[in-house]
This record gives sequence, C-alpha cells and structure tokens, in this order.
Amino acid sequence: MPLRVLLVDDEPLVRAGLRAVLEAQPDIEVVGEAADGAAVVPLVRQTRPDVVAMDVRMPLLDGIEATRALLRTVADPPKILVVTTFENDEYVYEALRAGADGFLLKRARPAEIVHAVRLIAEGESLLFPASVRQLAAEYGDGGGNRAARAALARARLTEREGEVLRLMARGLSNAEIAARLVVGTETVKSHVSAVLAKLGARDRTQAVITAYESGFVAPG
Amino acid sequence: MPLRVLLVDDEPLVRAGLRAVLEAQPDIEVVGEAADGAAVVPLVRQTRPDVVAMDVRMPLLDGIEATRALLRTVADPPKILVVTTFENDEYVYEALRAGADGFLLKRARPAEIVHAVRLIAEGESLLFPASVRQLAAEYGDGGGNRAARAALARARLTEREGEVLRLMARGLSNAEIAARLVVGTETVKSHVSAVLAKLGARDRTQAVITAYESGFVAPG
DNA sequence: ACCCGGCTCCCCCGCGCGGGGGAGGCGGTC
DNA sequence: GACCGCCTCCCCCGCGCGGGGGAGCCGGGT
Repeated sequence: MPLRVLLVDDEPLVRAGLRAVLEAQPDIEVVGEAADGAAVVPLVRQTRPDVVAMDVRMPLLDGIEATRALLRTVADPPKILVVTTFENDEYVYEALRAGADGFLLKRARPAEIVHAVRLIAEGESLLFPASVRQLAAEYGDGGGNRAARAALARARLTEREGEVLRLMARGLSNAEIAARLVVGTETVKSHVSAVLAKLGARDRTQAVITAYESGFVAPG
Repeated sequence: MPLRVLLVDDEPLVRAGLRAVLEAQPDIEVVGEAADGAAVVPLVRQTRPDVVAMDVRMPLLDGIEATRALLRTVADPPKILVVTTFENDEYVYEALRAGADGFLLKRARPAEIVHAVRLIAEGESLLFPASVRQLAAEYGDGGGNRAARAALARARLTEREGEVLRLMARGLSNAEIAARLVVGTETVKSHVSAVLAKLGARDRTQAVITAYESGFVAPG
C-alpha cells in the first residue's frame, strides 16, 4: 500500500512542486492539498494521510496552530513534516514544540524531500537532517553564517524575546520597544540582556547581525 | 509552435512547481532547467527559449548578473521574467534595470504564472499587480527597503566610510575597527559619525540595518 | 596660490546601553 | 503544595557611544 501524503502550503507553486517530486515515486501518493491551516483537520479526517507536509507561515491558521489542532482533535494523527524556507525560523521551533515530527527546507533537493517523507512515515524523528549541514556548506561557505545559525539554534528564544529581537532588528531603542510593547524600559532591558546572552552577542548590533545572518529576519 | 520556457532557480522544488504549472498548458514547453546563473548563457544558446523564468537570489551568479550576461552576449535574447519571493526585493529592481522584462511573485496562483509567461512572450512588459501597487506607493510612503536604498544612494559614502560601515556590519566596536584599520579610535568615531549622518541613522544598529536592507552587505 | 574634500586626531559632555543582582506575580508541571 | 519558566519591574554602576566643535596634513582642481 502506498504512502499517503497531504500537502498544506499557501503557495500553489510549492504544492505543485511537492506533488511533482513526490508523485514521481511509485510508492508515494498525494491524497490532497490545502492552502491554509484551517482546512487541515477536515481534510485529514477525510483522506487519512500518513504524512502531512505543512508550511509554517500561512494565512488564517499557521502551521503551529494547525499542528496543535491535528494532535488535539484527530485520533491516530498523521506524522507532521514542517516545510520551511529558512533555517532557524522561530516558527519552526514552535511547531516542533507543538508536536511536529521533523522539518525540511524548501530548497532541499528532490531526493532529500522524498527521503524525509519516508523517514517521517517510518516514525523517525527528523530534526537536523544531513541536508541542512550540506546546504550550509554549499551556500554561504562563510563561517559567519553557520555561527549565526548555530547561535540562534542554541538560543531557544522565548516568544517575548523573539518579539524584542525583531524590534531591535528594526532599529528601535529600548524606550521605543517599551512603548511599542506597552511595558517598562526595565522590562525591555531584561529581554534584551536575555537575547544578548542567548545569542552570544556583545551588543544589540551584533544581535541584529545574527538575526539577519540566520534568516530570523529577512532583508527585502 | 509551442512557447519555449527555460527555468532558472536554485531550488529544485520551485523548478518542479513551475514545470508542473507550465507544462499543464498544451502550448507551453519547458525546454530546460538551470540551478544557477552561471549555466544560463550556454543553456539559452543551446535551447533557444522564448522566455527565461529566473530567480534573482542564487548562488554563484545571481539573476541580475545572469540577466546582464544574457543581454550582453546572446544575439536575439529571450524575454526575461524575474521570479521572486518577496515584494519590494531590491534585487528585483536591479534586475529590471539590468533589462528584465517583468517580474512575478512565487506565491502567485498557477493561472497568473501562466498568464505572466504568455504576456512576456508577447512582448508585454509585466509587473505583477500586487507589486504595481508597491511601485506606485513607493513614490509616496516609500517602503523600508526603498528607504534604505534611497538613504544609501543619498549617502555617497567615501571609501573609508564604506570600509567602516562594513566593519560595523560585522559587529565590531569602534576600538576594534580602529585596531583593524590601524588608526586611532577618535578617527573611527569621526567616520562612524559621518556614516550615521549620511545614512540618517540614529545609532550604529540602524546603520547596520540600512546596510543589510540596501544590499550594501549581504547575509549569507 | 588658493580652496576643498578626505583622512587623521583631539577636546568636552550627556546619555543610552549593558552587566549584576534582586523580587513579585502567574501559569504551568510534578 | 512545591517547583519552575516566563514576564514584569526595580536598584546601582561603568563605559562605550554619539554629538559638537576644532585642527593639522595631504592631494587634486581651478
């Protein structure tokens, strides 16, 4: 019996790509597609997939909430493979904490995508596939990038800290961040200090650099 | 005779998606794929496509350089459709200036993708609707990226100031920059102040953000 | 000869930043 | 209930940062 896969991504192009890659395998069958997280639970009930390949960043209901919804409401839920554009996407960590079984970069090669789906289906927990390291080597050979990713991977920023880092990366001062988040400046200083410590950054500039280099924030 | 399309994108998944979408059309034929800009010119010579669907951000040779190379070296060059993930990608503007005929967001619907390829092939210069709004709005409010580019264009940094900004963007303190450039810290402070003034930045963090957003320094 | 732009260095000064440490409340888990 | 992680706020304190102003040196341009 074939391996049944459900695709969830708001970009039709990505769905088409995944479908093309996966259906080239004789033992893999794409049993459905959804464009947002809200449609996932009913579709899973209807199609009973073995694996859900799910984007994290989606309108209406993101991959994190969709993962929680699946695990909460569906008996014998499918394996969940989170598909993401960036390494160290903080949403990915949340999705994994929410119960996803692994994650995969969109820029992975077809063979790696197929491999990841098979591994997940077999119950392997796929967190840091070799492909990530390989991709890191292929792409930025600059050690800075890898260090940035490593720093952010170690970091495990809390939700609030991530929020603060994002505002830091937009050039806001502590006072401005405090105003934006409607808290005291001392509170912001606490969060900033925590971010610096977790990222191994000496000052906010270095933290922002790490945010850019790791893909935590994207230029453009 | 069918419309011949060449796909250039470093992500196999995106290529597979575009291929699936385009080959669903009876009058469109995908005549080749390339994973980076360096392979484009020989492939175009070999396959003679009508349209090249090209990613901007790629390893080795990006979409901008590949566009320039095509228009410079190939007689009767194909139409160039730039494919991008983000609206307001500054690379896209550069690609258009370099001679690309239009651009398209990756999250476009299949029908829009097909439509774009057909329009481009007919010689229409195409900007995806969502981005036209951006282009129109940029004269008014000027999105962050645009502002960053404008700031850097206004800036006219001297060679030394550019050097200093680059080091700032690597997280170095004034003292460290001074040591690196073998000058006094007061000198560095002068340069930093000049950079901040020219970029309209309040502090070094904002300057580094502008450096990233404008493409003056590139992540990865 | 003159001026000008760029690079270099110097002064004073205010303030935001970041380190260190502490503390209370709140929602989870065991 | 006890514990723990997170968020919130407070203190003190040193220092790097950035603003303002000035100055000497060099090379190029008219």
